[in-house]
Amino acid sequence: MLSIGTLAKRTGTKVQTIRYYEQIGLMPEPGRSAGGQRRYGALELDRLAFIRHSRQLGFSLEAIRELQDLSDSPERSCAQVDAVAQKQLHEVEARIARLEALRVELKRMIGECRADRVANCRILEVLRDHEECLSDHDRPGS
Amino acid sequence: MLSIGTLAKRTGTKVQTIRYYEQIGLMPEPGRSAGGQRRYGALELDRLAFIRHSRQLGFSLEAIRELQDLSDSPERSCAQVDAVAQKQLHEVEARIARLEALRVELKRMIGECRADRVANCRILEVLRDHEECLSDHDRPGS
DNA sequence: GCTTGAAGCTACAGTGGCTGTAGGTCGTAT
DNA sequence: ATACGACCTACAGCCACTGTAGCTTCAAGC
Repeated sequence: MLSIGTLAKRTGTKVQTIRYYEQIGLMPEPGRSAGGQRRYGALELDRLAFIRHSRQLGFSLEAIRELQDLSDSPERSCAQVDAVAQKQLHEVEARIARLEALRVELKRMIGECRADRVANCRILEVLRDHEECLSDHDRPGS
Repeated sequence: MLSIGTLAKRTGTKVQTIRYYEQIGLMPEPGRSAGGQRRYGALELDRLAFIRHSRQLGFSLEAIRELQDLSDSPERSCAQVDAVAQKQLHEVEARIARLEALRVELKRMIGECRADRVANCRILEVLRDHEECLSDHDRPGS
């Protein structure tokens, strides 16, 4: 029987994060000690490892919930699992493409600035005027 | 004199977002009409355009605040502007590298699965067991 | 058995960058 | 004069945690 702290160490998760997963129903409610502290077994360890690993691969908690559900019905076709993973792959690829465009634009902007005063800094000029941009980057983030 | 809605349309920003920027002190408090509605001029339009464009390039609101402050003292050296932009570039490059690793791992995982039942789906197996991974991806997100 | 200090508990607030909603007021065209 | 869209404030919600305050429990050492 593992305490929450031991489980945390074994999986590289913070204690609060485990409690959070329980709160949102991603981890099951574990047994408790006489004094009311959580006690975990191997099943929970595996489950948490699955969650953490999926998170490391960028899956959302919603996607992980879906993967867990699928994992619980072993006779089903794994086409749906494939679909979830494919979707994740596409999202990752889209983010890479967007960041790549940003990288190019940032590099160009930085490379162009030969000024020494803020007054005629190319970087600030580019930021002020979108027209100076080649790409039409749309949304921030990712 | 522009209404907030017009300003929003001109800059491709949502009305709430403009009010949010004002709330956190990124946009100045504008003048008001007799009835208390916000009225904007060209200065504010430029300022908002600067913010939006910087956001499109992935700068955080904190970084944008810094760039604005720097922009307000035109006699200073632009080395600091350069540093902010460089930092952003490095962050973008780091995110790309990480996502690239994820992409490879996801692709491998998906490519390996030849099963038709969930029971022996390679994707789920990989998610269950980190040892199956080549890379040691660490943190999620980005 | 007793003490002590680490680790656990609940409940709640905060992060970033918005977005959405409720319930009311203002501006302007007809 | 009226209708209706746009505006107002205030607040809750999103994701995936993370941190804090103020307690209680556990386990090791004496």
